[in-house]
Amino acid sequence: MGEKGISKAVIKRLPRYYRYLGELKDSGVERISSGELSKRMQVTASQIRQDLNNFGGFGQQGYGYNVNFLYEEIGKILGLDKRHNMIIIGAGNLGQALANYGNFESRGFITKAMFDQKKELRGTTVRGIPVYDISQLESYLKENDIQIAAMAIPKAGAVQVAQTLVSCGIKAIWNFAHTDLNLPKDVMVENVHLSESLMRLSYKINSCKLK
Amino acid sequence: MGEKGISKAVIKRLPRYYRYLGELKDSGVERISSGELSKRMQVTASQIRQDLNNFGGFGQQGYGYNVNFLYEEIGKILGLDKRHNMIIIGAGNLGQALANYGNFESRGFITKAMFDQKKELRGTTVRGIPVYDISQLESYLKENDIQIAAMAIPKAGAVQVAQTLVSCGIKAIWNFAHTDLNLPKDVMVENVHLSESLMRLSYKINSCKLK
DNA sequence: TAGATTGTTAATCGATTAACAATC
DNA sequence: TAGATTGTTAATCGATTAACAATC
Repeated sequence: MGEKGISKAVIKRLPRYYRYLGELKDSGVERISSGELSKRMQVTASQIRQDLNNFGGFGQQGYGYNVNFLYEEIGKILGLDKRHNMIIIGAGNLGQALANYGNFESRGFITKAMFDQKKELRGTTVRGIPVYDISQLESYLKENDIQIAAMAIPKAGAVQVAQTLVSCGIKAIWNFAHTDLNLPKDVMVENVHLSESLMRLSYKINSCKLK
Repeated sequence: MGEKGISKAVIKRLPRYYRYLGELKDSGVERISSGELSKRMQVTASQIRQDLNNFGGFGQQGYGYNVNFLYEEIGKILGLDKRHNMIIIGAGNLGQALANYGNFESRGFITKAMFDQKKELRGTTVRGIPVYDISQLESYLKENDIQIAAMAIPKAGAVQVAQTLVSCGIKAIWNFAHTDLNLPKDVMVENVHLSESLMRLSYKINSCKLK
């Protein structure tokens, strides 16, 4: 498996391919051509073939792609064949929303614990997941094998928490705090900046009216 | 204000500029050069100047950019000088998280109502925002001036709710459901697909290990 | 005036699309 | 074999970076 130098644009599209293939699979479709998939996904067939060929020849001339096989392969590329243990920092609404989202688990992302600074949340559970005090974060990480930390906390404490996570060996952070985390480059960060997303929608509304 | 044909890449970066300028403003910085900003934001100075010049000459040779002025101007480009009334479909954890997020209000996004299909939520409020039954959606939209609908519901009902929204004249949808909404192109959609974001993080973890 | 820094053009780089030979 | 559709190269398009004249 020697994929290297795959462009960000391609990676960004992979989960969407995965979603469409999953739906095709569920509706019993066995094979699909890049042309047919391109119609459904509203991208060019050329792009689909180019994207997939970054990782190997998954198709067959004259036939197309086997839906099940391609679904599994993209899953492997995305690392969904592996189990990932996750913790969530922040047990507010957003943290709870993430904890309650069962779909993650079916893709191998298992939420093992949550952390919050509010003393009154200590000892509670969300969908069976225990909520600990934030002061226990370091000792918890030392005793448990966690790969991913989701940060669903306000920006004020985010940079410091991120540093703690990194010092405890966490290599992947899913960041919902409205700030950039400048971390060592061996630490993977995926940002979800909701306010920026809302602003982009606002821009679209605004620029559309001008036409 | 004749901005047209602005590339998506530029628009995607605008909210980040806005965030950095807001922080500079709050910390009392009055002027900044593209070079200095480039260091802080980890992008090239060239890109900053190119991006800003899509909208007009906001800077001054030999001086740089006035932080306050630039902040205001980008705010106008993003439509943050206007008020946007918003509703949230789905009063689960995610819907509540959005409703509780006060920052949106300070940027002009006012959540006026929430809707859910669970009868027991009817009549409750979230941060003072009333939760109505989903059956009241159409009549509510006829009687109130709403610009944005956030959809924080599972994918099952999403396409149908989106159609209702559009038929009631909604032109901007902030979509958290894990599905694509194929709507008329005068309807603006901003997607937040959390599971795809998590998969990208997983990809990064996975591909990093291979090196 | 001298120094700094923009606005803008030109050069480079990367990503998308088109085309078609290979092949199932 | 004929038809279909991939894998892959070449052409196009767009976005980023570099360079520098304009100018504050």
